[in-house]
Amino acid sequence: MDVVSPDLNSILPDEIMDTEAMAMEEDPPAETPAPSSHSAPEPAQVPMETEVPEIVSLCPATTPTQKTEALTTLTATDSTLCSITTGTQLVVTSSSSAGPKMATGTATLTTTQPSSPVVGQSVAKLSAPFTPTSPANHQLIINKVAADGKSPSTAALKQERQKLLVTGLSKLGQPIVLALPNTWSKPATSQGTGGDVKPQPAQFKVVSAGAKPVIGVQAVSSANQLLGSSSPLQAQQLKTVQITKKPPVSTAGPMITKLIITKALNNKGLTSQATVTPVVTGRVLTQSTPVTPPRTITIGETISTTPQSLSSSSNSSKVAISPLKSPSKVTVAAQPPNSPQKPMAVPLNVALGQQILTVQQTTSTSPAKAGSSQSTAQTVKPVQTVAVGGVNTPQFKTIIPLATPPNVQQIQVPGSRFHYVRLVTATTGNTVQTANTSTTTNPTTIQPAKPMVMNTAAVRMSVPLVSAQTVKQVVPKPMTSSAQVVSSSQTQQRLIMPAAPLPQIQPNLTNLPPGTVLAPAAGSGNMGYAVLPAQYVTQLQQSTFVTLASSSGFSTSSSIQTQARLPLNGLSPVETTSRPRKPCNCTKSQCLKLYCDCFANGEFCNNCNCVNCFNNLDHESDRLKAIKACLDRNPVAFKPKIGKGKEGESERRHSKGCNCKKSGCLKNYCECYEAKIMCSSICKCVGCKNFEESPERKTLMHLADAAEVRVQQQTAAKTKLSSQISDLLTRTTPAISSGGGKLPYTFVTKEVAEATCDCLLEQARKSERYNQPQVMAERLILEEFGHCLRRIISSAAKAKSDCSINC
DNA sequence: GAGTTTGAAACT
DNA sequence: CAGTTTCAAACTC
Repeated sequence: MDVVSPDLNSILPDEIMDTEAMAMEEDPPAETPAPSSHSAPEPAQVPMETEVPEIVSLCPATTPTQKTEALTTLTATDSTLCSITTGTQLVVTSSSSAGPKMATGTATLTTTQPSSPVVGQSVAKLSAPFTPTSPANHQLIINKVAADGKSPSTAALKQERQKLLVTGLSKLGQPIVLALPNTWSKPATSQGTGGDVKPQPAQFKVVSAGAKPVIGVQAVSSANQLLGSSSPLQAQQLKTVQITKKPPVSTAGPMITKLIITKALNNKGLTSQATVTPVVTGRVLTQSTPVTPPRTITIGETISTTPQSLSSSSNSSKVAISPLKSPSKVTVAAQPPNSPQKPMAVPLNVALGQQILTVQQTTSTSPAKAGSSQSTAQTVKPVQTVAVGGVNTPQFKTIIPLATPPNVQQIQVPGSRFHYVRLVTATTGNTVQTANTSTTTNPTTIQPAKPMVMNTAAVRMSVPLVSAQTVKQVVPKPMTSSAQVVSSSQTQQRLIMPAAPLPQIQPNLTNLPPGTVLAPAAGSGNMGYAVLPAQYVTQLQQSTFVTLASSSGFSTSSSIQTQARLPLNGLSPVETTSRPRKPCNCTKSQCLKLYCDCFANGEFCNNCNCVNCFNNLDHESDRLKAIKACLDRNPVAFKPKIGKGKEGESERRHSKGCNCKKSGCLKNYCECYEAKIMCSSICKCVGCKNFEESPERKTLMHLADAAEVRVQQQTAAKTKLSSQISDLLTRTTPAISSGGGKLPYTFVTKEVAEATCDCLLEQARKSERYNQPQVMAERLILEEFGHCLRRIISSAAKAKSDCSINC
């Protein structure tokens, strides 16, 4: 995961580099320098001022063809941008509140492979110099508009009519430099073609050298926010990703930097773009001082921004820091995607000022989650796409070319003309982000398959753009709203609630126990709804379907049907359902505290050994109160502690970190060890031995592996034996069933006996016919009987012999 | 299986 | 936020 081209790294502050290194640790493949597939020119071209220039790195390899004066550098590399379809304009506007002036610059992207509407790589160059002006608002807007659209402010389009318009300056007044990669591959197909875009994974990194720390990043979908991109085409709707840079409260100066990336799609069906709806906003975790450790940027809704996201791990106070623990390390929380696809979390590092903001992008979006109801098998494409848009504004399409191949992927749904944007933010702590979906439309039906993003322990934001055909609305309720459908992409939480506000106790809906479903509670009094653990719902679904009544008119059936088997704590649904949960033994907590694993996992106690258990439907009211109490103490109490990262368990992270003192984090007392993950910088453990290079840990791992191998071997042997026995029984069943005994006797069937008797009778008749004496007749009959027996025995022996060979 | 140890959760 | 208490699981014998 390369956020910034290696060259740029050299000019970055140490803090940034450190952070990046950290980030790379989490992403093994990223440890190598930025993918060099795209020849990346050198950093030398990036002007190094007294301060680190603001850099928006869209592609790893970039050569800012323009300008050295720029303090703000926009670097676009790689395939992500390539996803920009033909005839798109990119408008970048940077303004600073410090100055009233608005600088405008125009860059034209030229493509080497122009005409091919379908594919081909095109090289885009930034040919137009920026016109430095005084900063205004520090706002960067990258606007992509339809190819055929005419942008008043943009220069002539090239063959493919891709334009890059850059306006504005950095807060320091330096011009913005937008560097596009030499090889800017286009999407396989233009929008109109509807083909798949095959962008290479790209990373997006924004480095801001501004003196003011960045506080927030916002992704906003707003047509109004398009600056200078208004083209006649604009029947198109736009999706805008807005990154806002705000100064910390403590800092003087209202410096605000926004990065808005918008892309207008050619949607003929589009009637109006007037809709200005901030659909998704992103948060940026920032630090007040450049010296401080880098923070993680969380992209989410602005309204959902909480202090939590701003908090960083305080490692400095730790007595003992494990090797993995570095104060500057940015921990990327991982999420357990349960999609069939391999979860890929791609951290995007955005460095603003001297801070590095890490945005983790995951491709975990399952096709279904990607949102489109289109039946076509959605394939997650390795193209970084940042799409933010209202559900009701399917036409909006935003692509942020983020990307470094290994990390960033763009989600492309075949057959869908819309890009799906997934923004995942890695945070050092438990940053919890919720992305609220603000839609201007009235909710009618819930479309579970197109969840708005919901993040979990690993902050993740994914906002699939819903195609017009399939758009059903997502309830535009604020977090506090009583009625909303929240589906966490992987974390297991899906709530279905009535539109009518719940009286009295109303827990934080987004943080209820995993899989919790609100259903009409039989005995919950006026509460009206019972909080049902997903597992319980699953059980009920086996027999009696839980009635998830909703007066709101939501169509909940589909959601309900899918919610029951949501992953839990990083475990796949299969794991959660098949894994027999250990019965609890609570005695004093009434199983209504987080001490109780059942309760903590959002499950009802079942076959437990607990005493005075209230964790059941009979005490739903108490249970609901307890849930609320837990949520009051910790809003994310029921969220999975272990998030899954990109690949493998090693990528998983404990959202909170352990606090072990004596166990060395090598016993199950340690939550990290128990989860089979290594401790990270967010842990506060002392004498930690649960790190990568720990010999103790390796020893344990080897032992565990050996034990596991033995178990597997035993299991395999047992399986084989069982199979053989079963096969043998199958083979011998006919004989056994017919004869019911040892092989020779199994041949004495009724038919054989009758035949034998016939032979004996025939011999008797023959003797009678020849008037033989009775003695002789008896003798002959006995001899015939002997012959029959010999034949039977011979046949049996032969059959046994054959069986032995076959078996 | 009883007793001890441990660290998260809860509490102050 | 830090220190203490409570709690249940993990561990030991």
